[in-house]
Amino acid sequence: MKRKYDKAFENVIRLQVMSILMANERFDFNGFKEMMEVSDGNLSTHLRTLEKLEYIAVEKSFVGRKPQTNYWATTKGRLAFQEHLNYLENLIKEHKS
Amino acid sequence: MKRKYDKAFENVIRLQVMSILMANERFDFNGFKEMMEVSDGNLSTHLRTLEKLEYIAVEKSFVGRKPQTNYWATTKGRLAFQEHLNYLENLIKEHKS
DNA sequence: TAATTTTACTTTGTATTTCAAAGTACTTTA
DNA sequence: TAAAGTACTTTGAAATACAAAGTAAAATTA
Repeated sequence: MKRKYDKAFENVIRLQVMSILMANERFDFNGFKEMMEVSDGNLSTHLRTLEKLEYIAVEKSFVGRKPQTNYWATTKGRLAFQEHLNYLENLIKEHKS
Repeated sequence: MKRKYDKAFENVIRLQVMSILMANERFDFNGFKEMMEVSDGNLSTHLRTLEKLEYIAVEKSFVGRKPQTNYWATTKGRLAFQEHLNYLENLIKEHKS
């Protein structure tokens, strides 16, 4: 079980985004907005940060006549997140024993 | 079991400091330095941040003829940290079930 | 014993990050 | 067709991070 602290997940928004994308195959911008208390601009920049790291991928399309931006977690992202959770899990475990 | 995400613990150094102070009644500046890979200045500022939040307290004294700065976790700090760990624990649990 | 180095930190300044407000490019409603 | 809404992106000021430089005393070396 590999453990690795990842700075990318030091922010709650990015932590939550990744958490949601682990449980949901795909999620769109508005979906995130509803799940979290976050301004549009803030959400957008954090999504872009994760995208630049290739932890998530994006697809833009139109639903009806409205734009929709969909996100999903990449394998790289899933691995990194899991390793980060392993780090945290271990840290927590130390405080239980 | 109260859960609460705390920005104060978004940084690894502060996370580790707090973790060490949960397990050890007291710890000094050099002790932290040995435990972590961190520059003196960096460590100093993070300790001060935790101090300003009243999550840790400080006592300066001399051991022999050398100055020694000792730190310990306050009740407020212990509570905040525990609640933060609870938040993380819950997040991790969601990914196991 | 004077000069140099080390110790135990703190302060400073630059770089990076954060996030709300403003902006964009439409679509929908009145 | 004007005004309001939607689905984002960009911008800029403020906060944060951290290495380098600074400080003050102690220990070592010459």
